Amino acid sequence: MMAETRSKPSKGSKRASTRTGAPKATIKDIARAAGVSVATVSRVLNTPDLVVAKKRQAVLRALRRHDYIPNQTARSMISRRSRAIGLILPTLANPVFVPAIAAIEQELDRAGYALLINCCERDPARELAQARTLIERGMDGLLITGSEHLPDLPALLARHRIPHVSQDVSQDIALDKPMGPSIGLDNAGALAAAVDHLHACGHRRIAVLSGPVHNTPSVRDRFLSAIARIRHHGLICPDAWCAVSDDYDNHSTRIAAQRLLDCGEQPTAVALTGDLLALGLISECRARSLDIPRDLSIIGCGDTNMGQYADPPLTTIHMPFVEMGRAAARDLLSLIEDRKPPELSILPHELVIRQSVAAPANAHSAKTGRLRTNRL
Amino acid sequence: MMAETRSKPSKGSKRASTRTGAPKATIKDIARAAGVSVATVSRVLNTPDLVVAKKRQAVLRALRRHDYIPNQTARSMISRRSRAIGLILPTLANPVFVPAIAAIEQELDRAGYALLINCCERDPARELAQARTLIERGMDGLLITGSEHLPDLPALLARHRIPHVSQDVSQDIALDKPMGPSIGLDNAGALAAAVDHLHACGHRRIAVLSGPVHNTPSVRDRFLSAIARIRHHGLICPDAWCAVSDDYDNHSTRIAAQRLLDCGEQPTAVALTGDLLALGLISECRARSLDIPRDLSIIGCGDTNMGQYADPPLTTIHMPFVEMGRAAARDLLSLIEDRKPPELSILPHELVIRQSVAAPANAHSAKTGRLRTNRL
DNA sequence: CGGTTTGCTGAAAACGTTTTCAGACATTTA
DNA sequence: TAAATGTCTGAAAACGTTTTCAGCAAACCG
Repeated sequence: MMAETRSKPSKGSKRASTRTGAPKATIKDIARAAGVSVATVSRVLNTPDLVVAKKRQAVLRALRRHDYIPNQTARSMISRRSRAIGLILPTLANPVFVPAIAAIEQELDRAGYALLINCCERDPARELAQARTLIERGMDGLLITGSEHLPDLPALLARHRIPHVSQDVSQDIALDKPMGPSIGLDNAGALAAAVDHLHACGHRRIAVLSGPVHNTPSVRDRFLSAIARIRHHGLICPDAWCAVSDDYDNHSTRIAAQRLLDCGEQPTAVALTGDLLALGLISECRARSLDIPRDLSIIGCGDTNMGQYADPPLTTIHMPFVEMGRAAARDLLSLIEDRKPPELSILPHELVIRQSVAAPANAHSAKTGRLRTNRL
Repeated sequence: MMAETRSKPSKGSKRASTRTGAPKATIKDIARAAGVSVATVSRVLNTPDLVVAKKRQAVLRALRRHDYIPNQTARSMISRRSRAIGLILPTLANPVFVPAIAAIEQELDRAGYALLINCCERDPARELAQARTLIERGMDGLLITGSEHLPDLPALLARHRIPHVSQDVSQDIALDKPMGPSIGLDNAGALAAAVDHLHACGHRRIAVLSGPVHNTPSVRDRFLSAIARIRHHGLICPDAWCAVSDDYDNHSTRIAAQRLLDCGEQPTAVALTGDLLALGLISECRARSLDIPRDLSIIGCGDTNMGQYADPPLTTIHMPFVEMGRAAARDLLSLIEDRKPPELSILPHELVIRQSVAAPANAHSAKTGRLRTNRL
């Protein structure tokens, strides 16, 4: 009674015009309209069985009539869970992450979670600030992408005990300074596999063409691993055969390819750190009337489905970005629900054989390329 | 005094273990630690000038010590703004939208807004559900992408008076059933411009190669507009010259290209509805020893920066996806702040001349292709 | 028929903030 | 010196829910 007189008079005048002028029906309005208490309306919404049929009908009618939309913010307030997770990306300029995002979105949507996206533009300080903002916003968990973080980031995450999973993290970094569960792609292994494939096809003069290694640990891993693997096979790998392009477009790639092809001895095969580079390299070969794969074999490393657009279609190492996103999302949800996901999963890459690799034309190359027989 | 005895005893026992066991310092904890009221802490956070220096220092110290992160949910609760907006996409499988997302994210981040992303997988019913969820979550505004919506969607948006902007909407649809401010790309105009460019270069035998028109209004617009424009110039355009590929990969595109090139009379130029198609078409031409642009000119329509990877680099119509995202985000923010953005903006496309278009080899074709001189 | 159980309901507290209001001083003005 | 003004502060209300608790009937049990 007392309480009622206190709350009643405030009703009429309070709903003045907010900025949008939207009155937005609340649970109280529904309760009043249906002649029940707010508790009952809440019960109809969440545990309908606890409400006697007659009142339930009345409430449902009122809900429909006002077409009531519950306020998730208020719910989060009391449940202390937002059912939302935050994703921090290095950049969207590199479309590599898109399939992973799609998988994450799908996985979260299925579980009723929302996805907030932030790009830090490869700025670790910005990344940290965004993580902080996402924590402010009450995310139930965070998905961190890439390998370059400020040391404050793991500290922040730990202090606030926010569930988080890293994805696309370099293997050695993950082991070095672990930051919670991580999903990694075996970038090094992928290029080792690429080199192995070329080697198995008989190539002994193998070059490497890389995208810009600056600021992209995964590309750097691929590049260095390719070189290491070539040497591991006891093959020569002069500097001139380790080309780095400034960018992925046709022009930049061709310049790098020229450096590679213009040096005295020509390789019989090239391992690429990214599929996109194939297009430029193929252009350059065509300009020199070099047939692929007859005169030069090319193997990519699959960020994308780009390889299938090339001519000839590109033999490549498929990297499981979609699976990575899915795994990251699932592991994070597990973490949120107190199940412990694996600390570090490295997802398997896969050799996709198309038509850009063949045996070298002359067995001769196998000899000249050999440096020593028993190395490593 | 009374109030104090009421609130004190509840303190100790209440912070039992939540799921995460995270105690999370609240403004009350800070107030207690600094020996002031919560109001004062709040003032230090929001209007520091109102607090006398000594207490302010104490509060700041406490804030740092607990490394307090304010609860944005509680703030939203009382301010009734989330400082977040929701983006609904048709799909992420088509990377066309990615540059727009990047621009949106950037624009929102700058304004201190968060971005929630939902993909409806081209399912209008799902889109509607996602819009509802985003409203539940208290988004300050919604960004809707694409042209295919359930009629319930505009109704929902209107009923709840939620600021929203549509992007990538077909022009005629936008005018037909407007759904608030819209940012459109002039897909029809783009292909008209493409055809005009070919025509201006002397081509009179112009064919069209399109990506799948099913489920993609923008592609359909481009396709139909190209045909209409060809006829507008008084040129013939037999069905065999209007090819539709099932997909964008090399194989599918080549099959469609074959249909086009195998019919009796060969075109001297092809307008594409998407840059990606160029790669397959170029492959097919190469297989037939058709030189581009000598034997066949090709013009794309630019979803992406794909054209620069082609050989020869593709002359294309650039579509301003980045600008679209930026404009959509800005207009939405304007709307949220009660400024009225334009109802419908169509962003200008732009001809990008690279190397895939030249004058037709023989003036002969100009004659045979002409149907009537004065049409339209 | 008295007591227990059961089923359903509403009042009120709680979530973590911001904001309003009035009170406590300190300072200025008349 | 009294009054008026100004500066700073804390209590409490409010935001829209969920959940706890106690109360009230009705049904059941002996």
